[in-house]
Amino acid sequence: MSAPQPRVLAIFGPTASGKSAVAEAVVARIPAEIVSADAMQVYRALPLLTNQPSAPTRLVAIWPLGYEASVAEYAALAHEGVDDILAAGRTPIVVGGTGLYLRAALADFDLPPAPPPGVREHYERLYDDSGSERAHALLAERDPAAAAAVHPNDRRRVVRALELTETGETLAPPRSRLWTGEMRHPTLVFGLEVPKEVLEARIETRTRAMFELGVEEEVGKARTRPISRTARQIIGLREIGELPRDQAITAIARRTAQYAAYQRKWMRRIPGLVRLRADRPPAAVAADLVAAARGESPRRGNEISGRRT
RNA sequence: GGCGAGGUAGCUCAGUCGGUAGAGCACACGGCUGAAAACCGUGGUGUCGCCGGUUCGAUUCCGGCCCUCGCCA
Repeated sequence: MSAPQPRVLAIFGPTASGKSAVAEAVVARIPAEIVSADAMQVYRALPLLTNQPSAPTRLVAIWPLGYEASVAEYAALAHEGVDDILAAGRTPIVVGGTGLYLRAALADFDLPPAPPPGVREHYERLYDDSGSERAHALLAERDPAAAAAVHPNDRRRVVRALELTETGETLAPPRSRLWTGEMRHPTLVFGLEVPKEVLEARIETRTRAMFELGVEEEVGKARTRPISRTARQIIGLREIGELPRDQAITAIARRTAQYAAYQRKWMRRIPGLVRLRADRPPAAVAADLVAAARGESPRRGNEISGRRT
């Protein structure tokens, strides 16, 4: 009994787990192309801070810092990229640390539309002026299902749900696709696992290396131009701009480690994830990955576990 | 050595007019449908510096000691 041969491969894992290196090692073994699933590597001008890969990768550095990013826009580009690679007879490898972007690249979400101009601002004002409880009560009146799914304190989602009621959409569709295994193509998702202590040591090292390579200059230049609300979230932008060097390093390493913990949470939720131990050379991880993709069982040991999509 | 301030959660600190304590950050767990490196929810942190005294009861009051910081020698 053989599982269907996956047409698309995906690699997920926390920051510094070696996703890019493994992906590159896979490309060296099979005809493949890499597509990034990273909400911050989409920006130009900060290759060091966002740790952009050196190997050719789609959807990296595609937008200026002033551009406001969105999952839906990214998803359309990712789908196009994946289909393109498939059409050329190669294997798309979707690699990234942004869980939502990875899912968006692999599945069809049918995300509800952006709000008409001014509508979001209207409801943000309403939320701030009349208070979270009143805003939530209004939502409960217009869209009980959405209200049940959103906490009153979650300003962003209460506002989003309210603006969707304007056009008859809802934030709480009948069935969630976010956590299901439904993919656009037969896909195998790998999760790179590195022991927490090892990962944190790597993050610390990487952060220091970033400074030695000149992130401060990079950030200094970037901060003279407009930066969108979404780009502003990049870890390190504020820290480097506002703190003395040693404090910035500590703060960035801590925030990055927190982000890594958040990514682990995502990893637990991805259906059908195949776990690969990644505290070993990328080439070795890539070898196991390719073998698993071909449906071969790994040579003894439990480098690989999990089930297939 | 003298004077002053202070030692309470992993960190920074609040507090208890005497009834064994609490915020923020950190941490853990959960959620998430056009901001996701974002956003929201839940949770425990503990010889209250040490030894003794007063008291039914001391982290709180008293005495001694230890340690830290500042000023003066």
